[in-house]
Amino acid sequence: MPEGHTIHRLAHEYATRFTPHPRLSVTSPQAKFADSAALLDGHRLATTEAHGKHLFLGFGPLGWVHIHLGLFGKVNFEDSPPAGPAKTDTVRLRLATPAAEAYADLRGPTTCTLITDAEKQAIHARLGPDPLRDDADPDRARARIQASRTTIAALLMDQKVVAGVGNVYRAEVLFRHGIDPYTPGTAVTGAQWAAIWQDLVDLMREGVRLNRIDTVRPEHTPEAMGRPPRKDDHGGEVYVYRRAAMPCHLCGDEIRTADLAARNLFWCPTCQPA
DNA sequence: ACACCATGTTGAG
DNA sequence: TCAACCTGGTGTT
Repeated sequence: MPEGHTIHRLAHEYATRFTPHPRLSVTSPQAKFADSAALLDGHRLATTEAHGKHLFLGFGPLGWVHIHLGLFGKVNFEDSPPAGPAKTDTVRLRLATPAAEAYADLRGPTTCTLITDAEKQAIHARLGPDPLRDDADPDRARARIQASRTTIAALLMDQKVVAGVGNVYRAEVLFRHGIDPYTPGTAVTGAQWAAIWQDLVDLMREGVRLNRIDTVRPEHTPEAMGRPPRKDDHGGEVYVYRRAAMPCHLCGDEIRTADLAARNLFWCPTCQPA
C-alpha cells in the first residue's frame, strides 16, 4: 500500500502515539536490527518526518531510524498490550509504550536502519520535491522533466524528479490530465506540469486523509453517471489503475496496459491520445 | 502445498 | 535489463 500518502500518514501516526511518552520500549526479533533496537530501547521518540516514500523516526542525539517500506512493508498499530514478545520473526521493529498499553509492529520493509543526521541529509538531497511537503519546489521537477527525453510516465516514478508518486498516482494523474504516458518530458508544457503538480498535491492530501487512493471526480462516479456501482479491489476508486481491458469510465474504450521499466502501466488510448 | 502477483528500490552486468 | 530482497493475499493443484 505504500505511496507517499501512506508514509506521511505513518509519520503522523507514529508521532501522535509515541512522542508523548518519555521512554519507549524498542525491540526487534530480527538480528538485522536487534543491535540498533537495543541502543534505542528506553529512549524517547522526539520527532518524525516523511519525504516521499522515506520515513524517519527521530531519536534526538541517537539519530534517526530510516524506514522504507518497499513494495511489501507494513505497519500495524494496536491499542492493546502485545500478546507476547514479538516472536513472529517477520517483525523488524516494535515500538511499545512504557506499560505496553499500545504498540506498533513494522514488517517487511526494504530498509530499517539507524542513521546519523548527515546521512539523513544525504537522502533528502537525492530526492525530488514531495507534493505533501511544505518545502517542495515544483519548479525543480519541471526543469528536470523538460530537460529529459524520457517518457513522462517514467519521470513521474523517478524519485529524484518527484518524491512520493507511485504506480497508482502516476497512472491516475496522467489520465486526469488526458496526457499520453509516452509523451517525452521535453514535450510537457509548463502549464501542463503546473496542473499535474497541483493535482498531485490535492490527490495525495486526500490520500493521507482517507488512507486510500481515490481519484474519480464526483461527476464521474457510477451514481453520477447512472451506472451500476463498482468496487475496485484495492481500496479507492480509480480510472485506469489495474483496469486492463475493462471499459474506460468516460469513453468506454478498453483500458490498455504495458510494461514500462518493469512496472505495469495503464492508460486509456482515447482519453489520453498520442 | 504451491504459484503468482503486488501501490518499490538497488546493484550487478 | 535483470535478479534480488522483503511479506501476504489470492487463486490453482
